[in-house]
Amino acid sequence: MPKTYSPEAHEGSIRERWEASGAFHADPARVLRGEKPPYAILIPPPNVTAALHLGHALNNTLQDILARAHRMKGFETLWMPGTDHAGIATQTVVDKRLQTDRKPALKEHKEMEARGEPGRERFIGLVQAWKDQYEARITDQLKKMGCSCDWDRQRFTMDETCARAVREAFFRLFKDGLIYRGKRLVNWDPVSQTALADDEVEMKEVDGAFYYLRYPLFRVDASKADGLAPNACASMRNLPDDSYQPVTWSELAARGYPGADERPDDEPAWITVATTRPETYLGDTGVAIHPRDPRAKALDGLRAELPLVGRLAPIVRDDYVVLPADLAELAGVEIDPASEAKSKMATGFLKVTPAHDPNDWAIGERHKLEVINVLAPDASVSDRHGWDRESRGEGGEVFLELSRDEARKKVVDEFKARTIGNEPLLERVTPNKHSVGHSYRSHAPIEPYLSDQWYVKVTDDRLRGEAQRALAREQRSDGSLQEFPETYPASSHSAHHSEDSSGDGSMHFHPSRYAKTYETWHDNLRDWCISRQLWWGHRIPVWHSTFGDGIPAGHSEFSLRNESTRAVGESTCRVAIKAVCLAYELPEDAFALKFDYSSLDPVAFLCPRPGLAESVLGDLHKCPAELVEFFLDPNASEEDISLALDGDVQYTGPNDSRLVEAHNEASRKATDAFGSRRRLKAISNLLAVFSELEQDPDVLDTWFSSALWPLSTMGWPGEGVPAIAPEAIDPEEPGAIRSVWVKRVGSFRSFIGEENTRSGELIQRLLNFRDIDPARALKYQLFDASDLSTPLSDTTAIAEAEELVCAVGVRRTGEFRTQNFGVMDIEHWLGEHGFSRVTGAPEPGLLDAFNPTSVLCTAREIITLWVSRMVMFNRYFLAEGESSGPIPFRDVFIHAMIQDGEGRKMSKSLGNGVDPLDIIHSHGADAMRFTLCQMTTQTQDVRMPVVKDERTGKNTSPKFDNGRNFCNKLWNASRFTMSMLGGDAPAGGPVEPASLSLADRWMLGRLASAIETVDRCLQSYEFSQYAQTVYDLVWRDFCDWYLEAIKPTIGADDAQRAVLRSVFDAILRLLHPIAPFITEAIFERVSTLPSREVAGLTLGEPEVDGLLCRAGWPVVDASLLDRQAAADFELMRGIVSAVREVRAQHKVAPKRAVTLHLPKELLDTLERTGAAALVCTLANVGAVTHSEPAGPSVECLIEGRNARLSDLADEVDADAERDRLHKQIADLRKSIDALEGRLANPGYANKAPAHLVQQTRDQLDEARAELHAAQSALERLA
RNA sequence: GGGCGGGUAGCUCAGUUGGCCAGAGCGCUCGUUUUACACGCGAGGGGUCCCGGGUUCGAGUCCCGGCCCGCCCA
Repeated sequence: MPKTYSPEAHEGSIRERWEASGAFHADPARVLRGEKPPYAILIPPPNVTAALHLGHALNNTLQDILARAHRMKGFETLWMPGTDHAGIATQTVVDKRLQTDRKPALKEHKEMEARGEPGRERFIGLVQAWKDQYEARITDQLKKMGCSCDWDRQRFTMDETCARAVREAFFRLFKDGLIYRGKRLVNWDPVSQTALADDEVEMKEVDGAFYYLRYPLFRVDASKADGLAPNACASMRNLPDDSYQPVTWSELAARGYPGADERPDDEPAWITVATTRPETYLGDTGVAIHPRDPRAKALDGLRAELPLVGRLAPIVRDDYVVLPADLAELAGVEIDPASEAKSKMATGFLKVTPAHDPNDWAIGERHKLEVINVLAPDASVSDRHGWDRESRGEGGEVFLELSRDEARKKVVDEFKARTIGNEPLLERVTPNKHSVGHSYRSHAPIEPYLSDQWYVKVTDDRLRGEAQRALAREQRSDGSLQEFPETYPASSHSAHHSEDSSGDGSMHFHPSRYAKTYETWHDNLRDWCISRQLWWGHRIPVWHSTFGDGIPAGHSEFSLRNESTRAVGESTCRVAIKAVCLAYELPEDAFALKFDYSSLDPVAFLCPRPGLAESVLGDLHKCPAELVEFFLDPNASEEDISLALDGDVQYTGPNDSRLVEAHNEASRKATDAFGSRRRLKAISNLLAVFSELEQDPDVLDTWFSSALWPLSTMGWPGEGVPAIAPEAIDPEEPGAIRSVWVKRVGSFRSFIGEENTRSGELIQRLLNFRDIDPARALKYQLFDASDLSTPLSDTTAIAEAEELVCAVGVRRTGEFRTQNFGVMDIEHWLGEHGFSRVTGAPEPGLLDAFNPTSVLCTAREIITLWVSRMVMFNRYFLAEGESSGPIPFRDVFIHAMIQDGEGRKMSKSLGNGVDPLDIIHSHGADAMRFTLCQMTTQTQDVRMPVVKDERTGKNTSPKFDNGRNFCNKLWNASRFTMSMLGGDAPAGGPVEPASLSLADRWMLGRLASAIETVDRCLQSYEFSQYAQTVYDLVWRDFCDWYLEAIKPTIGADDAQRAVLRSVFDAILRLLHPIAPFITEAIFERVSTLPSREVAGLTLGEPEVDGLLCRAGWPVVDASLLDRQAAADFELMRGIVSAVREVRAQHKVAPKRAVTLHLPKELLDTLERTGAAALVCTLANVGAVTHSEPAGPSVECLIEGRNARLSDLADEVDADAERDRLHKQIADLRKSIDALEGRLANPGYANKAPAHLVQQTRDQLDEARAELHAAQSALERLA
């Protein structure tokens, strides 16, 4: 064995042994049969946006420590790995990369899509390629770190299994009324052009200003302004000229407006609004005033003119308006402290822009104000998104196409340039700092933007309530306990899940302070906007159509603008859906329906039940539009429908020979295409109603699929999938087939043709796999085409086939490995290209065995984004009847965030990031893991000084030297141990500790104590304490003292060799979770050494291939904690330290053996316990005696007694000795003073515990004795 | 504005219900190539535990009030 441990020499081969052995593969059956308790961790799936950073390394190291420790402790351990598609982040990264490379980017693909080319599909393909690359890289990184994930079960949030969970979840929430569509103000990112959830918005302080704008006042004569509703916002050019008049100050004064009489009588009056966003005035539809504002009454019925755009906005009264400080006092209105600052800036008049401000939106709702959106999706001023010619007037034209900033400037300029009376419309501008929401992704200011979005009603008690109740009672606040009392406490909830930790009050945060973050977040929760205007993600599984377009020509009398016909339209939809369900033998609720009447054309939304109805929609999509000319009578009963479906297809439409002809033609074509007249009828009925059935173009928020992670990775939902068991397909190799996928294609040639290049590539790659030299032991292959049981043998025949069902089986057969093309890739490709997975749900037992999981390890920023949503979804979807569902994890461990030495976040832009792979290369994976674990204390941040390695130019940190040094120490300890333990197998039964030497008994005691501490630390997630404990055990106890102590005796003492062997073995086991590679490598050698048991120390045999990672966790009997041995050893150590100190101060040559003179009784004790020999070994003492020194000697204080050292040198250095004694005397006097002072305090003697007082007295006695000895030594020296 | 975390040796951090004369690693000083290890061994120096009050026989630790730094939320 080389003198220095070199990680790269071992890590690769150890990893291969692990992978080949399947040691990390969990078997749910063992849990369900009750053979082993479960332990499960779900990886927080890293984004495929980029490679892993040091924070990931920390996160996954901690998970791996827990997983490995529990695996060794006999738990059936599942660590589920996977990655997250990270919608907006990945799409943005890929888009930017394409732009940098000057390739067609998102914008160009959007243009393609607009031209009718497959831009969306191609762009997704590019993102897909990125994902493939980074998923492989991330997986590789995790493996290099040593992560003991169950790699066979690796998931991706967009793979078919997860996608099915997403569709199922969406369907259920949709059906249960917990998903709705709303026209709302969303957080709009004008750069990414998508809506964002509340928590994706970052608030930033910006330098802005309050702009004071003057709006002229007008009086409108309602009798002349035909039909103008009181709160409508009239455009002046649509009103008769004589219907409105400017209001003068004198008129206002007459109405009792305070201060109006100080203004010039005949001049037009105005009011002033204050705003930070003047450009939004274009969309104002009202002006609000506080009901108790003294000016309010005088303004009754008046209107404010919006200059340039020429609209007359109603003045409404609303409590929300903050009164200026002076008026508030006058009106006796209390201003709450939160509004105080505002009150100083306020004028009392609030411009109301419902389309561009959330508060204004609320005011608009209360007063039924119009909503006028003035911006395009890119946040430029536009008259094509609500702000039409009428709303903008002639004057508004000048603002068109300006950005928000430009528009602001322009508005200010225009107001400045215009006057009312002699005053400019712009009253003043006051600089003001205020916080503005910015996109966490593009960093552009968020625009509150009116649009149609999908929401999850998380404020519903079935979601938020369950999340609140999940929290452990002792971690909840009184308020929350009152508002959301536990309904099914954990203890009484054990029907379905064997653990009692599945009900209310069973989820614990570690450290517990984070429970508060979790709880308060729910207090302020708003409904969750889940639609994103992106392409990369789970497309929303909703198809929609306006009714109007769906009603065929003959029935145009159904005017959908008429309320009464809506019911007809709706019932037509329902009947048609029923017909489809009957035709396809689907359950009645295979589709969930919703209607939206908020727009001019009512819209029907159709959400198919996944797995069943989805395929029907696929069929419907393939049905050529010209086939559809028919519809079912909306009044038809269910009986009529079945009758019609059972009989021949009969034409029931208007009596028109052209239509009859078309029907017959369509009927024939459809029968050819689908082979069923029944089906055609249903299809045509459905399509007649939803003539332009379109899938929602948006995708779901990434967190929607993340929220399902505990369910989707475990195969939920398990039922309802057409099952073709892998066994049924290939009985020769049961279990080898991972999945089977089918797709109906026109012909193979067209399938692999140019139009489907990517699919074609896929098939080609699969074929290539099949044809690779069998000696390389293929891992995956295409195995079938038209017949599921026959291997694909003749590609030509397949290629020439006109039409076929293409079936692909993905199987595992052996050792073939590739970084870039894993089984996940194949499966993902298949899913993306229209293949359906036809295997059963993966391992139905998984969910039962491992959900609730044991712990979720993550960073605190994730508590709100992810943890809460997982809890809500797990509990909602696994609910049974009245009983709420289980929590997804019992513990949530929130670990620290790594910062650089200056306390800054590690980031690419700062260039202070550290790449885990660099550390693994330079220091080894174990060193990195050890250091990270060591740093993980209970605080929220840890700092890691970053330095640039001059040689490699890469960032690193001196912190990692700790870990490297530690590994090297262990390595050398093993070299020594190995060199001592060769030879024959020792004879005899278990070694009895009582019969052992002092050093052995002490070492076993230290081991026992360390095991106890480590167990406790792992239980309570005290990772740094775990690292510290094993560090001290290995370095301080085992290397510094034990190994040094046994050197003279180990060669001849069989029992001692047994102890060394067992202790070292136990140390490797204790250390394995934190440093898996080096311990596995050493274990491989150590386990071949002859061994003999030590009574009281249990070391279970490895379960798999002799691997340490599946060996038993060390268990010790309490009897090994030998207090007497500890005390005896401690005495010995004290003597050794004292001698070493004297030696160092007298500069005794290291090789020179000194003589130690001790009082007789002390010497007797040392000889009785065996400590005397140890003192000689460890302090290089040649002899210990009770005789007086013959030659020159020096004082050496031990336990307050005189001891002397002689033979230090040929001559004692009197000066050195005098210095030493002076210093010693000074130290002793200081401590005597302190101890005497403490005892002199009457309160101390009376009130402190007796044993402490006694301890203090003993210390004082000892110190006095030592002082006396030192003084006499000094005298003798003189 | 609210919540949370932190302020202990030159640096990075421990310090678990208040009870060793406050610890570790790195760095520093001195000694040391002794047969597992110089990525080592031995010895040493280094602290107003942010500041000010309070409770207590006793406070780095508990309470109150400040001052800095950081994070999250509004």
